[in-house]
Amino acid sequence: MSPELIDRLREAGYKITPPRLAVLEVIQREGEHLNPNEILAQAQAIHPQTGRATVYRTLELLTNLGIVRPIYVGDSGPTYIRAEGGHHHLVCSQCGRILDFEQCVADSMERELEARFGFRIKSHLLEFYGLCADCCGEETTGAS
Amino acid sequence: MSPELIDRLREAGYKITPPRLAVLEVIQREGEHLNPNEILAQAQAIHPQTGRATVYRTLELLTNLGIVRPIYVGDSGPTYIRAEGGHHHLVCSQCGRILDFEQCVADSMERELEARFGFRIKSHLLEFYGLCADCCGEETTGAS
DNA sequence: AATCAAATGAGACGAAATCTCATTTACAGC
DNA sequence: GCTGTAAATGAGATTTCGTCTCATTTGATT
Repeated sequence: MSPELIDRLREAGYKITPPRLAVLEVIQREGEHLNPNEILAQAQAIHPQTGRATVYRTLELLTNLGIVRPIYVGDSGPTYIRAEGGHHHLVCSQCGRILDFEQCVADSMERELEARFGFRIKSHLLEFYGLCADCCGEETTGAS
Repeated sequence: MSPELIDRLREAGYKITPPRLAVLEVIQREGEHLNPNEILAQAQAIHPQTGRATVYRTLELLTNLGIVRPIYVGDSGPTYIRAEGGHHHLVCSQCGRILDFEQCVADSMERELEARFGFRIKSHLLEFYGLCADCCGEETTGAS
């Protein structure tokens, strides 16, 4: 468990508790796209008496600190990803398929927006919506 | 109420019913960023006996037809926007403020991704996350 | 007008997130 | 190492949101 993140909590005035360590451990180990229930389950594997409310509270806390960020893709509720860096998805609005890709043109925009709006930008999300190759054919199939 | 959208429904084989007209009216009039509850309330102002289930069903239907699209920004559940075109947000992860901006570099990427993945892209969402000018100062203010 | 499948709405239902509050605990100060 | 205290926790109640069911209604075609 990286002491770096623990320090960020401590320096922000938060106490270092077993449930918080468990959630941090899960986030750091599993990384991406876990939903609150999965995080709860895995945190309980580390610290069994961890409660649901605490997981939600911790995720909110980590979000405010800019360590994680909720993301909604498709219709599958929120999942949590590390707050830094970019995430790029190609989403089929018919079958729900999601492709990730790396290439991104957003970086050049970041500096521009930072200058224009005074933001300090930490991450971005770029999603394209449309029909995937498979769904292109049956486009306007109509009512069932 | 634009007959154009009504025709799209009819041509897809759907019946033209009062609740559907009410939802379409609300979407078209209010435009952006309404959540299902708000849509329900406003649809009931037009057609009082409109039920919640029907609103959800209609939104799903309109989503499949590519007329609207759900969007999740911040932690405030889904809202619906018109499906066409791009949406660009600058989100402060501390205070939740959302700025919209128009300028976008995504268009050039669209063709590239269409070629690479065989998608037919209809819209995109570009969100930058960070701290707004006001929140930059108090960045790591810490626990309450 | 008659027909029939699609569409509807009321309420049951389920899941997910929030709230409450008594108890526990991390940590600063001694 | 102990103690005091406010922060943090967890269990469960509660709310909120969305889905499902099914009997009834209704739009569109003939």
